[in-house]
Amino acid sequence: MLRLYNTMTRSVDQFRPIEEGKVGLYACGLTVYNYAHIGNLRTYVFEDVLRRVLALDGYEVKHVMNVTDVGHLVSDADTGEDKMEVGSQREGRSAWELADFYFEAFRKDMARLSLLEPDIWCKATEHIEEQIELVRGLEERGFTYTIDDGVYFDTSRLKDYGKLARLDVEGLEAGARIETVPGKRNITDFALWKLSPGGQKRQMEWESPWGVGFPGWHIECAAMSVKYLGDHFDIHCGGIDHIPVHHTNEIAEVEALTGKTWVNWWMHGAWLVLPTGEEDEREESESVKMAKSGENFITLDLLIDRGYDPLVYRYFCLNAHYRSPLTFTWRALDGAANAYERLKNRVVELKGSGGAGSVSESHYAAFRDALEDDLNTPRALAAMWGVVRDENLSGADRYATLLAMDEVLAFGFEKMEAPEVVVDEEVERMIRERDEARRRKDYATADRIRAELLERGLLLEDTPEGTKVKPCSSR
RNA sequence: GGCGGCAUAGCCAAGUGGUUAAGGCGACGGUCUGCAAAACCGUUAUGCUCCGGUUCGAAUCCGGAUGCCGCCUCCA
Repeated sequence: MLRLYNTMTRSVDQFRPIEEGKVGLYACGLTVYNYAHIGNLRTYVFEDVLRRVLALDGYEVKHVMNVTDVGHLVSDADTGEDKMEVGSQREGRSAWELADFYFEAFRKDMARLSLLEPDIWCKATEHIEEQIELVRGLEERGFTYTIDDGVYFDTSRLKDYGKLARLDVEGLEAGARIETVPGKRNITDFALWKLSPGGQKRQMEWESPWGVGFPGWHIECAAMSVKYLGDHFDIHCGGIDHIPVHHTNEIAEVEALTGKTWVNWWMHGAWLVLPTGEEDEREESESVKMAKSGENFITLDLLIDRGYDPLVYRYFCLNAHYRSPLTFTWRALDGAANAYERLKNRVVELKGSGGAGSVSESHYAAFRDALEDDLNTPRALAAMWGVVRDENLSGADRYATLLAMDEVLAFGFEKMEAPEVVVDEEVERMIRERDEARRRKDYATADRIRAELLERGLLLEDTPEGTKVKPCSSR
């Protein structure tokens, strides 16, 4: 029985799909004006686990993810510049090129983290018509008003505005420090269609019934999710930051239009946080979130440059529950790297034990129970280690069980091989020499050769089957 | 100012009323080895920020204190 936390109800509830056996899943994608940082990626790892667990439970999942390639303003007070235009100026290429470049970079990161691609990618710029239609619908129903800089949604017309975030609208007003757009009727009102500033030609702008301009941020997710998943679907997820503004406004748009509940399940991933101050010298529990605008912008490429397998980062994420903030430190990542390395060694060893194995029911049940309990991946990993350690099971059975678990873990157990090392003639000769030295108990020579090879990045292991060569980790 | 969240071993992190507080990393001891490496075994929180309370029983519920974080600008 699958139980998932629902932000709307603030409780873990038994998951029930709208249509038997099927799940419509919408995940908020990236604004493609820069690389994804590992904090962004944590959320996509969570969504990947969600999707895989749904599949494990037999659901046919239709996974839709948007690509925000326009309309995302630097400030959400509906002032400021479009991030795409800013990025374009920064990098001296067109907004369209920028979007393509970072979208492809994102897909590459996803692949390296074993994230399944959505069934449907949808770009905001390719759905302008749908967005205009949605705004027209809202206009017809009297939920909009037009001011100098665009068409706005009148949030006061919606009785339950802010229900997802449980917003205290009055409280917002009291403490607001938002730069207000002149003419906005309520502090929570937001732009549906922004008009291009007078006389200024934007790279990305379109005709509309209200004039040349571009769509507001929230309208794209509303329009595209409705297009591909219908006006009532199962799960919508994203980062926790989307609760108060983005998802709140999407709900307002769609539910104002249809007059009924739009999404049954809202799920949100917690932050990856960074300790403040110098690592190892910081005060306890001080931390700060990773932000695209900050200096603490760590990409997957940086991890790879530092010698980490990208799947180490996947392991690192899985070791914490998706609703808990996760502290990123290089030290903690090293812990994950060591664990992952050891896991790989064991898997390769077990794979080589031969024979056809069968899945251990008890271990697998523990694993699955953990995942079905609101995607408790830390417990699932514990169950995985339980298999690795269980000497009562044959190697083949353990391997078979791990393979079954890999449907969700996606570490690629099946493809794991003992690391191949190119051994040239010289190295081969040195190894032979060392073996001879060992035979005549000339350990000084043997150790000298071993040290020399280590200098070249080759690690020797003496096993009952002879000397093996492995590449030694760069770290 | 308003709203919300968190505080578990050297580190990361599960557990949210009831036998001995998961798992991983690290460390230490051991088996194996000429020595290592890999692998395996063992040890590593009589206690869950602190102080009260409820209860037969609390890390888990309630109140308070302290510290930290997030949102209310952009953000996964």
